[in-house]
Amino acid sequence: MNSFGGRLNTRFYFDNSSRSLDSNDNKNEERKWDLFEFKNGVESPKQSFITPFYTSSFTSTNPNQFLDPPFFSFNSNIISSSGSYSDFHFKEEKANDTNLNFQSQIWPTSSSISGNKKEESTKSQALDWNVESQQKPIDFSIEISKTEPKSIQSPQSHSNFNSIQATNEQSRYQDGYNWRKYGQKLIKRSNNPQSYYKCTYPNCPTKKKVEKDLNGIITKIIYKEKHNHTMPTNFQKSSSNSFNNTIFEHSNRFQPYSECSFIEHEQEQGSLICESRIDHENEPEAKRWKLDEVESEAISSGLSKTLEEPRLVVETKVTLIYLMMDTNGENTGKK
DNA sequence: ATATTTTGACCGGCG
DNA sequence: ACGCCGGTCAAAATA
Repeated sequence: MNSFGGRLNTRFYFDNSSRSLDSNDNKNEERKWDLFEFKNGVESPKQSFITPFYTSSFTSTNPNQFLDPPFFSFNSNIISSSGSYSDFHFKEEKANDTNLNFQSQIWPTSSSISGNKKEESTKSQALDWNVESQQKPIDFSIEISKTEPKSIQSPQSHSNFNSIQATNEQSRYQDGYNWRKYGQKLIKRSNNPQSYYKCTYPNCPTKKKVEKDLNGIITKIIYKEKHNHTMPTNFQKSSSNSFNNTIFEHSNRFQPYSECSFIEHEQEQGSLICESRIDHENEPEAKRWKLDEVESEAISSGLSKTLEEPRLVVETKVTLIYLMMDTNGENTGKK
């Protein structure tokens, strides 16, 4: 099994529509959405992210706050006290017609994804963050699988059962919150299906859109509005060791490769800010949600703070960048 | 029985 | 006024 042949190709947007922006200002236009884009890199090698992300240098016992807006909260169980991956799950379960398993599992490059999706996903489920994988970069691939999460356990992942089980238990929370799908549309612009989710918490206005490409790979996630509640308790429990703290703890430990194709902001108190470039094709859609939310607050208080506190932006974005993997053989993350 | 997903219909903004 | 398109609704299906 080619264990490290893929690249993540997902964009994460945060609806920053509350910002006062001049639509004629390109820079501002871009900033309407906080975008984190994971590219397969096939079509846009510029956006392939090369990161020296190594198990030994990343520590988190927080499995779920990673992608919570503004810190996404994939189910990521990273344990590095021993310098090895215990598990690292990106899972978005039961989204749409398939289970979107955000797992750091093996995923072929997009060129090889076509074909029997189920078979490929089954293969990919055999990921094992075992000793052999320790010296390889994490592959932040996304698996789209029709297989039930409970069947994900692979014989090889003997050392990861706990985290897998934990992941399953938390499958409903994905990014820490509960979502209910309320619609799906085929978006003409991109010809991709787009799913619409609402936070299931009573009166919570938060929504998110998840767009997938033809291979079922999530290409974009847009959050709208902010949660008016805290993260579900049982989720918080497992996330007690705040990933935010992790971010601050570890973001300075890594240096992105020079190949980093993000827009690097020159200022920000000497810190590196990497932003992925925003395709113009995405702007109309972003605009649309923005227009709906002129009066709304940003997607989360965290994000609002982010906007007001450049340092936070720096730390967050830089850290996320480390999680964007280029799995080219020659770029194994070694500096 | 309940919660969630699916999916066609509907609505409203925009050109 | 019309059609297109994205977003939402809601009944049915499914888990």
